[in-house]
Amino acid sequence: MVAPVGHEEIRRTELFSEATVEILDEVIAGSSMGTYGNRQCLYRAGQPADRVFFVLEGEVQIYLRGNRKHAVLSIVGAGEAFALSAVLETGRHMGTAEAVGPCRVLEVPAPVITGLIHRHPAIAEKVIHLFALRLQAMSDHFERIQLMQTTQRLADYLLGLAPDRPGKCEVVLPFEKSLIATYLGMEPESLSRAMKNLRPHGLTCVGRKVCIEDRNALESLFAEGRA
Amino acid sequence: MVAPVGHEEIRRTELFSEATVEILDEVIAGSSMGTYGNRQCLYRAGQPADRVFFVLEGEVQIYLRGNRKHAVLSIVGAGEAFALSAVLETGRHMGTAEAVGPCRVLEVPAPVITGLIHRHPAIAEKVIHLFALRLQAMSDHFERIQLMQTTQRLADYLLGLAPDRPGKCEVVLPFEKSLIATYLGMEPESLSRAMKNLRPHGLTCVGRKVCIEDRNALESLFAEGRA
DNA sequence: CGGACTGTTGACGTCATTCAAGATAAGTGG
DNA sequence: CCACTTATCTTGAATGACGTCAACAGTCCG
Repeated sequence: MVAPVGHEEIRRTELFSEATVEILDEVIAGSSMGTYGNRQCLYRAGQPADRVFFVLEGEVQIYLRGNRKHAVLSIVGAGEAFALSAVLETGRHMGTAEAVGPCRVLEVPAPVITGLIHRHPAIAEKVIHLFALRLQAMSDHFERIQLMQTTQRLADYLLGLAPDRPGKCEVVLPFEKSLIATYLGMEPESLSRAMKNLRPHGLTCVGRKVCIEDRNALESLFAEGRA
Repeated sequence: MVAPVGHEEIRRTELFSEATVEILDEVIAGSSMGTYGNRQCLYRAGQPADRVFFVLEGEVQIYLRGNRKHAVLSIVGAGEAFALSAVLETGRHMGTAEAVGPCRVLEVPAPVITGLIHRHPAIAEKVIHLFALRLQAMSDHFERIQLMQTTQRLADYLLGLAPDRPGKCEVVLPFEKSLIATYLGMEPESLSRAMKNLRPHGLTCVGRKVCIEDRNALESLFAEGRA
């Protein structure tokens, strides 16, 4: 059960970034490490949620399965936690977690986490903070998917990746396009077409490199206009 | 600033259901009451979020505005809180809150809430619990809207309203249909048609009364089938 | 050089929105 | 209480956006 992780590595997670040495020791003593390969499943919807995960390296996607589609709730990167709400609430996973490329995660059993929250107010406050952030993020995600159409969704996503200064800039897509497409609630084909629609607005895309000629040109799509 | 509310009334909210008398007094002393009429706006997206709301009577819808549509994030009923994540996180509302019919709400200023969370671990844990619930709810809502098509969405929603035993039952829609439609991410026209599509599956609707002949008949729509 | 994978493009179908009109219900004033 | 007005809901037909299917072009690796 002892995880071969150092204090510094756990400190790199949001939740434990300011934890005391005692807390870190407690986490390390009670947890285990997991390594997963690309497309490997960490858990499936409906299974009992008996531990919380912290991504140390790589990325994990959380998605819901429908009849034949699936909806990506979030793509979790290094430092972030997941499955926390399921552990604290229902005890059952509502989504499925799948590795996006090889990854390393810290797995903290439910009793350890609930103990920490209960005994350390600082941790409890961190959890609150973290949940508040996730609620905001879900809300944003929801807005994008329900209120925008495909081209606009992509533009919004790309603008989120790009630095906030005006003028030309280059962005590297963090995942393969088909994952981005699903994350944005569309088919890969639609992403492709959306990319094409943005070309007249000063966007070029070669492989995973995307070049934005001018932020404002893209942002102008949102004012009242159509793509 | 003193709210004309009794202890018992505040105890009816999720967050303060088990609060000590001291906490209740602190809340009452620091808060104010708000009464709003139908369609009245409590706050708009982008405004500073300087207080948390607790619905005592009536309902409030939280929605996001898009170019010309709007997406309902949730409909908050008596006992529930809203704007909490915005207060704790960004300090700005990301959604708009609008009364659905006349309602009474308790308005607790940000410093009061943050103070309570900071000084009372029991409150902090309640907040965590509440956020975990909301995350689950958002996830469900998301699933419905992204993964189901209109007829199925309505069926799912109605099944959620109906009691869990098999056989015939009658349900009264909690809101007007056009609000339910928006909540389910569709136009009122689509809701109407979806209702029609469910008729062959043993569903009748007169005004706001809905009669489900057999739960199983509706649930069978989800297995692999089509409406 | 082949084979598998990822991304692109076109033609077509489906589902939901949109627009317009009508029907039912609810609220208002005489 | 009834005529009248105003919401709310339903229905139909047309448009449009996205998904689906199928074929093809790059790209990555052995």
